[in-house]
Amino acid sequence: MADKLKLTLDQLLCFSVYSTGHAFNRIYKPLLDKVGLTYPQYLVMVVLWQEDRQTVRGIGSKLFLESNTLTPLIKRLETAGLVTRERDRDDERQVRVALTNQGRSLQDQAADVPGCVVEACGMNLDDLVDLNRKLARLRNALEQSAP
Amino acid sequence: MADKLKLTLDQLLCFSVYSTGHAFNRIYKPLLDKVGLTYPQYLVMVVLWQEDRQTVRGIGSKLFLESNTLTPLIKRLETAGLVTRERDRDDERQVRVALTNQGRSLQDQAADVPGCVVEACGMNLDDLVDLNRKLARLRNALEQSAP
DNA sequence: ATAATTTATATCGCGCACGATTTAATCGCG
DNA sequence: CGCGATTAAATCGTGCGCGATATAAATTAT
Repeated sequence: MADKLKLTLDQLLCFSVYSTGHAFNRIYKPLLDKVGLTYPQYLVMVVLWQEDRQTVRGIGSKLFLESNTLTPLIKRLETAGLVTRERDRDDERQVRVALTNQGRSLQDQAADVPGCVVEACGMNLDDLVDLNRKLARLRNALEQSAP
Repeated sequence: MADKLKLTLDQLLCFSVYSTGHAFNRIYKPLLDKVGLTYPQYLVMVVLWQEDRQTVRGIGSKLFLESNTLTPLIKRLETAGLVTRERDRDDERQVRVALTNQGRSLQDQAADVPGCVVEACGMNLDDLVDLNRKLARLRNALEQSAP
């Protein structure tokens, strides 16, 4: 009977995750504005900097996103001259995304971004790494649980 | 020189937060579909269940959102018959959002949602509470850091 | 009291997320 | 080999987030 009265925002882990995500976005915004990227676009670039010439599906599997989100986003990166998109010769269903020279050189221009963000977190590195690992575990459990 | 090679997605705390947020959304979706709410709409309802007749600004300060996001969202809740919106008599700038009977009764229909989500997390309650507290602290630090 | 400033909401445009559907290429099975 | 099933992208519609701007009410300063 008193159960329903106990539901507050602060108790919801999902809300902490949700609101922290927005807070990160607000930190990233001015940093990424300088290189002309949105946060999701930055993530795609990070994935490509890590390994060039990936398929849309491959990029999506790392970001937990699908082509309905990625196709328009990557087209914007293409328009910005950061990547190229071309059908895979061996499997014409797939589109391979490759960095341009401009896309590669952007990595240097954005090199200080992660450090700025870490600083804004105001935590020591060990706690940060620990939190990161716990969240990744939680995400995997939730993805597992979703059908 | 080897620094740039070390930037991987897994190391980015922001990405763990970002992807965990999406994962939560995927868990919530089928649960909230049953009561006809989106996740942000659910959060507004939680805030109103906690305290009825709040202003848009008041709701926003709890959710870290502003009127540009909330006004259309709350209008949808109004269209759904869950809340009413009316100008405050004492300060006509403010809009006060109040639950309808239908909006109040929705709390019972959604009463099992938090429990289902906690279960999907696959963590014991202590760890969950601890993670929640750490994230809230991080969010507050980030909000502090953003000008 | 009137003007300048601040505050609360609303509006608009853009870029995600994502469910649903479409199209085209590949695979698998008889 | 051929044909149904699967797979990869793309497209479309809806609802956030949010920067920028607008409008109107209240507050402050002069």
